[in-house]
Amino acid sequence: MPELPEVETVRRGLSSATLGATVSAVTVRDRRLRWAIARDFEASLIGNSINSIERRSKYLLFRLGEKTLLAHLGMTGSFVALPTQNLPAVKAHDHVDIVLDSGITLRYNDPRRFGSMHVFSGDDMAQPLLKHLGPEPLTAALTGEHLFEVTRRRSCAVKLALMDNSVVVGVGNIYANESLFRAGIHPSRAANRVSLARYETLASEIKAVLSEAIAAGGSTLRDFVNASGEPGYFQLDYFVYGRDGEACRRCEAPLKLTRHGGRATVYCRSCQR
DNA sequence: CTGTTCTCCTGTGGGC
DNA sequence: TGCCCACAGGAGAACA
Repeated sequence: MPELPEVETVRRGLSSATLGATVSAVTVRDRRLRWAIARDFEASLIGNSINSIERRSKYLLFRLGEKTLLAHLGMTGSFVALPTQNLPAVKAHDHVDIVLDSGITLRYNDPRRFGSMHVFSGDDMAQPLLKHLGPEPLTAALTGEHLFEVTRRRSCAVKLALMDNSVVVGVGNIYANESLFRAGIHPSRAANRVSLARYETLASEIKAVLSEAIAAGGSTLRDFVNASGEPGYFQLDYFVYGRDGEACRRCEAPLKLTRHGGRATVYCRSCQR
Protein backbone atom coordinates (compact mmCIF):
# COMPACT_ATOMS: atom_id res chain seq x y z
CA MET A 1 0.00 0.00 0.00
CA PRO A 2 1.99 2.95 -1.22
CA GLU A 3 1.95 5.84 1.23
CA LEU A 4 3.84 9.03 0.59
CA PRO A 5 7.25 7.58 1.57
CA GLU A 6 6.81 4.70 -0.86
CA VAL A 7 5.70 7.02 -3.65
CA GLU A 8 8.72 9.20 -3.00
CA THR A 9 10.96 6.12 -3.09
CA VAL A 10 9.38 5.09 -6.39
CA ARG A 11 9.90 8.60 -7.74
CA ARG A 12 13.60 8.54 -6.91
CA GLY A 13 14.05 5.06 -8.31
CA LEU A 14 12.28 5.86 -11.56
CA SER A 15 14.11 9.17 -11.94
CA SER A 16 17.56 7.61 -11.94
CA ALA A 17 16.36 4.91 -14.33
CA THR A 18 14.53 7.03 -16.89
CA LEU A 19 15.53 10.69 -16.99
CA GLY A 20 16.32 11.97 -20.46
CA ALA A 21 14.90 8.92 -22.21
CA THR A 22 12.27 9.19 -24.91
CA VAL A 23 9.07 7.16 -25.04
CA SER A 24 9.20 4.90 -28.10
CA ALA A 25 6.17 2.70 -27.52
CA VAL A 26 3.29 2.27 -25.10
CA THR A 27 1.23 -0.85 -24.52
CA VAL A 28 -1.99 -0.74 -22.51
CA ARG A 29 -3.39 -4.18 -21.75
CA ASP A 30 -6.21 -3.05 -19.50
CA ARG A 31 -7.58 0.48 -19.59
CA ARG A 32 -9.86 -0.02 -16.58
CA LEU A 33 -8.01 1.76 -13.81
CA ARG A 34 -9.86 3.99 -11.40
CA TRP A 35 -10.79 6.05 -14.43
CA ALA A 36 -10.48 4.44 -17.85
CA ILE A 37 -7.17 5.26 -19.53
CA ALA A 38 -7.97 7.68 -22.35
CA ARG A 39 -7.97 6.46 -25.95
CA ASP A 40 -5.22 8.86 -26.95
CA PHE A 41 -3.00 7.96 -23.98
CA GLU A 42 -0.44 5.99 -26.02
CA ALA A 43 -0.19 8.53 -28.83
CA SER A 44 0.14 11.43 -26.43
CA LEU A 45 3.24 9.92 -24.82
CA ILE A 46 5.16 8.54 -27.80
CA GLY A 47 8.04 10.72 -28.97
CA ASN A 48 8.25 12.75 -25.76
CA SER A 49 11.23 12.73 -23.41
CA ILE A 50 11.07 12.43 -19.65
CA ASN A 51 12.55 15.66 -18.35
CA SER A 52 11.83 15.07 -14.70
CA ILE A 53 9.62 13.12 -12.35
CA GLU A 54 7.97 15.09 -9.59
CA ARG A 55 5.64 14.15 -6.79
CA ARG A 56 2.63 16.03 -5.47
CA SER A 57 0.83 14.29 -2.63
CA LYS A 58 0.83 10.64 -3.68
CA TYR A 59 0.69 11.53 -7.36
CA LEU A 60 3.68 11.05 -9.64
CA LEU A 61 4.09 13.69 -12.34
CA PHE A 62 6.25 12.66 -15.29
CA ARG A 63 7.21 15.86 -17.11
CA LEU A 64 7.43 15.25 -20.84
CA GLY A 65 7.92 18.58 -22.58
CA GLU A 66 4.55 20.31 -22.68
CA LYS A 67 2.84 17.26 -21.35
CA THR A 68 2.59 15.68 -17.93
CA LEU A 69 1.74 12.09 -17.17
CA LEU A 70 -0.14 12.13 -13.89
CA ALA A 71 -0.13 8.75 -12.18
CA HIS A 72 -1.46 7.49 -8.87
CA LEU A 73 -0.55 4.05 -7.52
CA GLY A 74 -3.80 3.66 -5.58
CA MET A 75 -3.62 0.82 -3.11
CA THR A 76 -1.65 -1.77 -5.01
CA GLY A 77 -0.03 -0.08 -7.98
CA SER A 78 3.68 -0.43 -8.76
CA PHE A 79 6.01 0.87 -11.44
CA VAL A 80 9.07 -1.22 -12.18
CA ALA A 81 11.95 -0.32 -14.48
CA LEU A 82 12.91 -3.38 -16.53
CA PRO A 83 15.45 -4.09 -19.28
CA THR A 84 13.57 -4.05 -22.58
CA GLN A 85 15.89 -6.66 -24.10
CA ASN A 86 15.17 -9.14 -21.36
CA LEU A 87 11.61 -8.34 -20.44
CA PRO A 88 9.95 -10.78 -18.02
CA ALA A 89 6.79 -12.51 -19.23
CA VAL A 90 3.65 -10.47 -18.69
CA LYS A 91 2.03 -11.38 -15.40
CA ALA A 92 -1.49 -10.87 -14.14
CA HIS A 93 -2.33 -7.20 -13.64
CA ASP A 94 0.59 -5.88 -15.73
CA HIS A 95 -1.66 -3.21 -17.24
CA VAL A 96 0.73 -0.77 -18.90
CA ASP A 97 4.22 -0.85 -20.45
CA ILE A 98 6.01 2.37 -21.36
CA VAL A 99 8.99 1.53 -23.55
CA LEU A 100 11.87 4.00 -23.56
CA ASP A 101 14.58 4.39 -26.18
CA SER A 102 17.23 3.93 -23.47
CA GLY A 103 16.58 0.21 -23.20
CA ILE A 104 14.29 0.51 -20.20
CA THR A 105 10.63 -0.40 -20.03
CA LEU A 106 8.44 0.96 -17.26
CA ARG A 107 5.85 -1.61 -16.32
CA TYR A 108 2.77 -0.71 -14.30
CA ASN A 109 1.11 -3.48 -12.30
CA ASP A 110 -2.02 -2.92 -10.21
CA PRO A 111 -4.15 -5.86 -9.00
CA ARG A 112 -6.96 -3.76 -7.53
CA ARG A 113 -6.84 -1.09 -10.22
CA PHE A 114 -7.38 1.77 -7.76
CA GLY A 115 -4.57 3.62 -9.47
CA SER A 116 -4.94 6.10 -12.31
CA MET A 117 -3.13 7.60 -15.30
CA HIS A 118 -3.88 10.80 -17.18
CA VAL A 119 -1.91 12.91 -19.63
CA PHE A 120 -2.52 16.64 -19.54
CA SER A 121 -0.99 19.85 -20.85
CA GLY A 122 -0.76 23.19 -19.12
CA ASP A 123 -0.94 24.35 -15.56
CA ASP A 124 -1.04 21.76 -12.76
CA MET A 125 -3.47 23.94 -10.86
CA ALA A 126 -6.02 23.55 -13.63
CA GLN A 127 -6.19 19.86 -12.85
CA PRO A 128 -9.17 18.91 -10.70
CA LEU A 129 -7.14 16.18 -9.02
CA LEU A 130 -4.42 18.60 -7.95
CA LYS A 131 -5.98 21.96 -7.31
CA HIS A 132 -7.61 21.26 -3.96
CA LEU A 133 -4.62 19.61 -2.35
CA GLY A 134 -3.29 20.97 0.93
CA PRO A 135 0.38 21.54 1.74
CA GLU A 136 3.14 18.98 1.32
CA PRO A 137 4.04 17.60 4.75
CA LEU A 138 7.79 17.71 4.19
CA THR A 139 7.95 21.37 3.24
CA ALA A 140 7.77 24.56 5.25
CA ALA A 141 4.15 24.87 4.13
CA LEU A 142 3.07 22.40 6.80
CA THR A 143 3.10 24.08 10.18
CA GLY A 144 1.18 23.66 13.39
CA GLU A 145 -0.35 27.04 12.71
CA HIS A 146 -1.68 25.83 9.36
CA LEU A 147 -3.29 22.76 10.97
CA PHE A 148 -4.76 24.93 13.68
CA GLU A 149 -6.18 27.49 11.25
CA VAL A 150 -7.83 25.06 8.85
CA THR A 151 -9.51 23.07 11.61
CA ARG A 152 -11.21 25.91 13.46
CA ARG A 153 -14.65 24.94 12.18
CA ARG A 154 -14.12 21.22 12.05
CA SER A 155 -15.61 19.09 14.77
CA CYS A 156 -14.64 15.78 13.17
CA ALA A 157 -12.02 13.58 14.84
CA VAL A 158 -8.54 15.02 14.45
CA LYS A 159 -7.49 11.78 12.79
CA LEU A 160 -10.05 12.30 10.02
CA ALA A 161 -8.90 15.87 9.55
CA LEU A 162 -5.30 14.67 9.19
CA MET A 163 -6.32 12.24 6.48
CA ASP A 164 -8.22 14.91 4.56
CA ASN A 165 -6.12 15.91 1.55
CA SER A 166 -7.28 19.50 1.68
CA VAL A 167 -5.80 19.82 5.19
CA VAL A 168 -2.46 18.17 4.47
CA VAL A 169 -1.51 15.61 1.84
CA GLY A 170 0.34 12.35 2.19
CA VAL A 171 -0.84 11.33 5.65
CA GLY A 172 -2.60 8.01 5.15
CA ASN A 173 -3.95 5.69 7.78
CA ILE A 174 -0.59 4.35 8.95
CA TYR A 175 1.04 7.74 9.45
CA ALA A 176 -2.06 9.34 10.93
CA ASN A 177 -2.03 6.64 13.61
CA GLU A 178 1.70 6.93 14.17
CA SER A 179 1.97 10.70 14.25
CA LEU A 180 -0.96 11.08 16.66
CA PHE A 181 0.62 8.58 19.02
CA ARG A 182 3.96 10.32 18.85
CA ALA A 183 2.29 13.67 19.52
CA GLY A 184 0.27 12.24 22.42
CA ILE A 185 -3.04 13.29 20.86
CA HIS A 186 -6.13 11.11 21.13
CA PRO A 187 -7.29 10.28 17.59
CA SER A 188 -10.96 10.83 18.45
CA ARG A 189 -10.42 14.31 19.86
CA ALA A 190 -12.36 16.91 17.86
CA ALA A 191 -10.03 18.68 15.44
CA ASN A 192 -11.14 22.08 16.73
CA ARG A 193 -10.33 21.07 20.29
CA VAL A 194 -6.63 20.58 19.72
CA SER A 195 -4.48 23.48 20.84
CA LEU A 196 -2.04 25.36 18.63
CA ALA A 197 0.85 24.08 20.72
CA ARG A 198 -0.23 20.49 20.24
CA TYR A 199 -0.72 21.02 16.50
CA GLU A 200 2.86 22.27 16.40
CA THR A 201 4.00 19.03 18.00
CA LEU A 202 1.82 17.08 15.61
CA ALA A 203 3.21 18.86 12.55
CA SER A 204 6.76 18.06 13.59
CA GLU A 205 5.90 14.42 14.32
CA ILE A 206 4.29 14.08 10.89
CA LYS A 207 7.49 15.36 9.32
CA ALA A 208 9.61 13.08 11.49
CA VAL A 209 7.70 9.88 10.85
CA LEU A 210 7.50 10.49 7.09
CA SER A 211 11.19 11.37 6.90
CA GLU A 212 12.17 8.26 8.79
CA ALA A 213 10.06 6.15 6.48
CA ILE A 214 11.63 7.71 3.40
CA ALA A 215 15.10 7.12 4.84
CA ALA A 216 14.14 3.49 5.41
CA GLY A 217 12.49 3.20 1.99
CA GLY A 218 15.60 4.60 0.41
CA SER A 219 17.47 1.52 1.46
CA THR A 220 15.40 -0.51 -1.00
CA LEU A 221 15.99 1.97 -3.81
CA ARG A 222 18.69 -0.09 -5.50
CA ASP A 223 16.55 -3.21 -5.49
CA PHE A 224 13.77 -1.24 -7.06
CA VAL A 225 15.86 0.13 -9.92
CA ASN A 226 17.44 -3.22 -10.65
CA ALA A 227 13.86 -4.34 -10.66
CA SER A 228 13.71 -7.99 -11.33
CA GLY A 229 10.37 -7.68 -9.62
CA GLU A 230 9.69 -7.14 -5.98
CA PRO A 231 10.06 -3.68 -4.47
CA GLY A 232 10.25 -5.16 -0.94
CA TYR A 233 9.35 -2.11 1.07
CA PHE A 234 10.99 -1.69 4.42
CA GLN A 235 8.56 -2.02 7.30
CA LEU A 236 9.08 0.57 9.97
CA ASP A 237 8.80 -0.51 13.55
CA TYR A 238 5.41 1.01 14.27
CA PHE A 239 4.30 2.31 17.64
CA VAL A 240 0.60 1.60 17.19
CA TYR A 241 -0.39 0.71 13.60
CA GLY A 242 -1.45 -2.93 13.45
CA ARG A 243 -0.63 -3.48 17.13
CA ASP A 244 -4.06 -3.42 18.79
CA GLY A 245 -4.10 -5.50 21.96
CA GLU A 246 -0.31 -5.42 22.19
CA ALA A 247 1.58 -3.44 24.81
CA CYS A 248 2.19 0.27 24.29
CA ARG A 249 5.91 0.75 23.67
CA ARG A 250 5.91 3.68 26.08
CA CYS A 251 3.71 2.64 29.02
CA GLU A 252 2.99 -1.07 28.46
CA ALA A 253 -0.79 -0.59 28.58
CA PRO A 254 -2.66 -2.64 25.96
CA LEU A 255 -3.34 -0.61 22.81
CA LYS A 256 -6.95 0.00 21.86
CA LEU A 257 -8.65 -0.42 18.51
CA THR A 258 -11.40 1.85 17.23
CA ARG A 259 -12.58 3.10 13.84
CA HIS A 260 -12.79 6.42 12.09
CA GLY A 261 -14.59 6.47 8.76
CA GLY A 262 -14.25 2.73 8.53
CA ARG A 263 -10.46 2.84 8.98
CA ALA A 264 -8.76 1.06 11.82
CA THR A 265 -7.40 3.39 14.48
CA VAL A 266 -5.04 2.08 17.15
CA TYR A 267 -4.07 4.22 20.11
CA CYS A 268 -2.96 4.19 23.72
CA ARG A 269 -5.57 5.31 26.26
CA SER A 270 -3.01 6.62 28.69
CA CYS A 271 -0.42 8.17 26.36
CA GLN A 272 -2.94 9.91 24.08
CA ARG A 273 -5.37 12.52 25.35
C1' DC B 1 -18.87 24.76 4.06
C1' DT B 2 -19.03 20.12 6.89
C1' DG B 3 -19.95 15.62 7.50
C1' DT B 4 -21.33 10.89 6.02
C1' DT B 5 -21.65 7.09 3.11
C1' DC B 6 -20.77 4.76 -1.05
C1' DT B 7 -17.73 3.02 -4.47
C1' DC B 8 -14.03 1.12 -7.06
C1' DC B 9 -11.14 -4.00 -6.75
C1' DT B 10 -8.71 -8.43 -5.62
C1' DG B 11 -5.63 -10.95 -2.43
C1' DT B 12 -5.45 -12.65 2.12
C1' DG B 13 -6.63 -14.90 6.17
C1' DG B 14 -9.81 -16.55 9.71
C1' DG B 15 -13.55 -19.66 10.77
C1' DC B 16 -15.65 -23.89 10.10
C1' DT C 1 -8.55 -29.16 2.01
C1' DG C 2 -12.00 -26.12 0.40
C1' DC C 3 -15.50 -22.74 0.72
C1' DC C 4 -17.40 -18.33 2.40
C1' DC C 5 -16.85 -13.91 3.75
C1' DA C 6 -15.05 -9.98 6.18
C1' DC C 7 -11.46 -7.01 5.63
C1' DA C 8 -7.93 -3.99 3.87
C1' DG C 9 -7.59 0.80 2.09
C1' DG C 10 -6.89 6.17 -1.15
C1' DA C 11 -9.79 9.30 -2.21
C1' DG C 12 -13.24 11.01 -5.47
C1' DA C 13 -18.30 11.33 -5.92
C1' DA C 14 -22.74 11.95 -4.39
C1' DC C 15 -25.74 13.42 -1.11
C1' DA C 16 -27.61 15.33 3.35
